[in-house]
Amino acid sequence: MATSSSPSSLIELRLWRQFLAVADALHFGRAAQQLHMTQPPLTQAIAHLEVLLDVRLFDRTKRSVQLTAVGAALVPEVRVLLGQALALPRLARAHADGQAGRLRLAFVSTVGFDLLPRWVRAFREHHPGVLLELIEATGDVQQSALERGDIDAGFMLHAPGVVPAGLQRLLIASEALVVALPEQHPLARQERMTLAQVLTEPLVMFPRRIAPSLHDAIVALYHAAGRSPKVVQEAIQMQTIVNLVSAGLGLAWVPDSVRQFQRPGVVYRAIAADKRHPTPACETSLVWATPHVATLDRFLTFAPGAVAG
Amino acid sequence: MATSSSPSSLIELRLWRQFLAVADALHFGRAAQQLHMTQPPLTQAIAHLEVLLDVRLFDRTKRSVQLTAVGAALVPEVRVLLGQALALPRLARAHADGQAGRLRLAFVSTVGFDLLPRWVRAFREHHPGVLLELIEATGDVQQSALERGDIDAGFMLHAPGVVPAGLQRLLIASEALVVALPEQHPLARQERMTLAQVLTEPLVMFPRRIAPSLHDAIVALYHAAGRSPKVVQEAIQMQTIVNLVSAGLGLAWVPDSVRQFQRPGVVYRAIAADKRHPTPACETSLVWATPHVATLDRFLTFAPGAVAG
DNA sequence: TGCATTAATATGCGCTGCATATCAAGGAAC
DNA sequence: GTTCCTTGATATGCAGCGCATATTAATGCA
Repeated sequence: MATSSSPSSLIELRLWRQFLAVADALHFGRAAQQLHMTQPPLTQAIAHLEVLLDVRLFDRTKRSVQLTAVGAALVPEVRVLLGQALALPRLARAHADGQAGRLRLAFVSTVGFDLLPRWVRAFREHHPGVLLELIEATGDVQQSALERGDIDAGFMLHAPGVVPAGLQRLLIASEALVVALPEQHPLARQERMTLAQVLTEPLVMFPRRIAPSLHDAIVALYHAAGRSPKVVQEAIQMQTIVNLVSAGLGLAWVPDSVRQFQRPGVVYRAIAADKRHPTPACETSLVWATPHVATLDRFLTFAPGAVAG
Repeated sequence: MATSSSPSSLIELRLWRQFLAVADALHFGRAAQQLHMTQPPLTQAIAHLEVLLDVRLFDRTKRSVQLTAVGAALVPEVRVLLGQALALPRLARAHADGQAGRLRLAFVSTVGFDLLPRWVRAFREHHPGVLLELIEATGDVQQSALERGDIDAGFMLHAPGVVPAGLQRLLIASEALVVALPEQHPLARQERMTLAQVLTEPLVMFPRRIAPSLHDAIVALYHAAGRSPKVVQEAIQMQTIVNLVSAGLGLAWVPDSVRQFQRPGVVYRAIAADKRHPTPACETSLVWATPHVATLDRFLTFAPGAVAG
């Protein structure tokens, strides 16, 4: 009679919940009360469950109810099942709210030293349910990763006001570009210098793909003066670039914040702005594709004094 | 609008199963087909689920279906939930059939050496889902444990044909009682001896509570001959009794199978039956209260050549 | 021997989950 | 650009089922 349960065989949670209520109360009337229903349909429901399982779950005399051995064995299993079922809607909400889930963030080495660690620490503390993956990557890699959906957002350097097409961003920092000079360099003796003095010097620079818009902006500086940058060495990381300057290979344009990087043999000099040439500058932004994951929204609320872009 | 879900908040498995089907097929029509239903109610069911959760689970254009980030995050959790729900009926059946559950067996030391280990090994091999608890206990302890429901069955010694009141049993072995003698004892020189020769000798014996009916049967032997047993020492375990015999304290009545226990300084002698006195004997039975757990039925099918009692 | 308690049975109703029928929008082929 | 097919959404009606109300039967207690 119970051999036809092969197609369904999946017993609804309602029945299991009713089973647990009776198992807890060992009294159909009180169990029904706790379930906000009346006793007769509960009696029928348990009987139905017993038919589905082809197992007696309760020994009932007309006066009392006792769990059978099988029923007692099922109680803890059913409790687990119901617990998980109750957790699912909460889990869904947590994901929707960005309180749970994954956030894959890429970053260029420049932000990795100060800004990112503090931000990440605060975020982790408030959102322990979010799995935060941090990947160091250059600007070009970040951009294609964003397009493929391999990362959720990336910290990158770019020229002022330049937003990669189709992407949203939050402006994190806007700073001047300064010149890093070997200590021994003649220009290093001056506190202030003009753009024209710098443009003829040999240059240590990052490859264009690392931060295309910033690279283009710097090259444009030279072209506007009828010159071309004399790149004697390329390097990807800012730290490496500064080291190469220290070795005397040439000077380099670096974001103002790189000054924190005191390295023996290197001095930093700001370039005086004049009427034709404003001070060269760069921006750091957190960039993401649209639509974006909910965890990113939570992360954005932790932005330390960021300028909305 | 979805704030009123606090009382229910329990989402039925049917909805989760439909969710999984759509998540797997990414196609409402085919998912419905797999669920043996039509597409329109499935569309409504998913929409209903999204309202209950207050979360979008699928991005549906008019032509295609994609999981949202939240939906994708839920898929593995839902799979676990449904897996457990499907396992529950099987688990119930396994318990009902005695393929899963617990079996608490007590045993007297006599059966612990040969019969029980082989039986248990075979049972464990065929029923890995059953948790087998073995407890060594004397007959009196077993009987009260059976009455309290602390054990499911017990191996015990008793006089032939004596079934403890209200208990069922399976006769495992029926054997003669033989006399264990110190090697130096005058009687040890005879191969055969009569009951009368034995009854006056000092006796090493187990306390009555260990196996009341067997104790009583032995005492009755003496009383029938107008004598009383001269118990010089009591001991609980057969092994100890034999050791005490070896030490020369007296002789002892032991089951025939104890002969396996070859110990230096001890010889075993059968008692010749005569018309008035049949050969004294004892039985080993597996005894249980009724009703009993299903795992015991499985265990009984492994009885090696047992005589049904 | 009542009386209270409690599980089981009988019966009817309303909700909901499903099927059938249909629509609308987006791609693909020509 | 037009046509046709695919596919998800909407409309509507029905049937089964889960629940409530009413009642019964059996058990323990005073």
